[in-house]
Amino acid sequence: MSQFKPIRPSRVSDEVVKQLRDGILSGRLKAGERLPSERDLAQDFEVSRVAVREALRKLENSGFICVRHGATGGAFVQELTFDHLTMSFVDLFLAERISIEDLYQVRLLIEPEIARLAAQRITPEDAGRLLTALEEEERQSQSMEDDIQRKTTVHFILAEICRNKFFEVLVRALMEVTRRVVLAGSPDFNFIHPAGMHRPVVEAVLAGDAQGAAEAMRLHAIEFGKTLIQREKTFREKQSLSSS
Amino acid sequence: MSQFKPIRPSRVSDEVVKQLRDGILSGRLKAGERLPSERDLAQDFEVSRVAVREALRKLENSGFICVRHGATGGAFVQELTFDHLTMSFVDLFLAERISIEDLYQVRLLIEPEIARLAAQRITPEDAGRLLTALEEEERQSQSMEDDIQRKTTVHFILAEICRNKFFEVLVRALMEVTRRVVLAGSPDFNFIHPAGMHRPVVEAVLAGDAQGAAEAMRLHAIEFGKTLIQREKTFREKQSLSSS
DNA sequence: ATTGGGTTAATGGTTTTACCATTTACGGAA
DNA sequence: TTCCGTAAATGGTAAAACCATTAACCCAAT
Repeated sequence: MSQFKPIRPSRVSDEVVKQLRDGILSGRLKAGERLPSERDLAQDFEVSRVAVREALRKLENSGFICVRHGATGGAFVQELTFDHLTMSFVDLFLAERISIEDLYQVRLLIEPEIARLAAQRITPEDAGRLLTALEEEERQSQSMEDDIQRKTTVHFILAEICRNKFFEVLVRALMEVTRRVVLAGSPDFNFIHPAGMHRPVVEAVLAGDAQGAAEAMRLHAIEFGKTLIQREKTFREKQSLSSS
Repeated sequence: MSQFKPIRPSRVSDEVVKQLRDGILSGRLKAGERLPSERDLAQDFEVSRVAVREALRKLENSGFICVRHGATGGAFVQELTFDHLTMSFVDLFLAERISIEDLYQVRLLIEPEIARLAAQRITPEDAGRLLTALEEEERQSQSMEDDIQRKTTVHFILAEICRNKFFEVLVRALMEVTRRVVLAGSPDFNFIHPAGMHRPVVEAVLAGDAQGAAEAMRLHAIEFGKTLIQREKTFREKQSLSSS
């Protein structure tokens, strides 16, 4: 083993990224704050505007900032959301590094647990939101996009009731992949995921019946999961077709 | 509701990103292939080199390409790894959007399940790797970095044995956050995670005892988890200190 | 034959300058 | 008051020039 470490020449823009990122993560730059203009940043860092812009693109891509055009524009620090993690996950799915079967297995593990926790931790306020969402999803929908949106809401709310952000982000990722697969292949979403499918789960949660909620969710996950696995093949075919 | 949708002026670089990304995800651009040089890409897309470079920074940031300098350099398509998802996750933790407690709860759910599955699916070849890793981690380590590295390996291998990429990526994320917290606060990792801690788990897995493996892992996760939760406070303090 | 140095060519990295496009604010005219 | 034009700030794009890194090649000295 050599005593020396290889030297990797670094890019100026990466140093800019590093400093800005540190500032944001440390809280020195708070969400909502505006960074100096590109020209000013270039002066402060003593680099060219191009270097600053490349750095901003990276930070934008990671969800740390959003950039607006115009007189009151600039780069604004964002509260980090779960969206970018979700998108990374979708990328892995699209790149076929993760299959629906993988996803199904994980879902079968965590969703019943979420239902169980939700039943234990639900507050009256949560109960109201949950019921509203359930009623919403049982109404007639105008479009499939809309239908899917409503039927995923119950899952989101249950995850939120757990007060565990990790569960939330997992459910988001699961739902986003599911949404895409369904959207690509099903003429009638209400057929493969009929209205009312969540009712047993929600009722058990509202009743505070942890065991019952978990079991109801398990059954739901199994039922819907089987359908989804079948859809993956269709999805992959469409995927490769549309891109050739 | 208006019949029109708002128009968001788009950036040239984003269109470049889109086209290249589609090419990669569809498989038209395969891993290992080299994209045309920046100057050629600029000509092909009929945009400036700056726009191309901003696009490359984004793709680089998402893990789709890596860019090398020099005569045989250029942008090379990468096989999408779990690393970027892991980093997104670490960002969420550093931004305090996810706590160690959240993480602990999820870990307590999935790691026993991983042990269970591993016990059911293990092959002779897996058994060899697992044993080697166990022996490795029980040897004396030179540095803490090294020690942590070895003790996480068993977790990785168990996840791989499950043949479920989703579990793999979850374990990676969990371990990376754990690694950082431990690295920031513990003078002697072997004290809080003694060698041999994994032995009961590994032995149960090797014996094909699914139930026993799950239970052993549960105990391990509880024991180590408690320690880790205590360390979070120290970590957060150090974090805000080092950045002021 | 090996070593080391020099040259060349390809490519990414960086800077500078100029100009375009978008957005907001302001002020004057109808 | 409303409308419209103008100005100013800021991000977006482009072009040209040059620097830095890497690999490949040739060649002379050892």
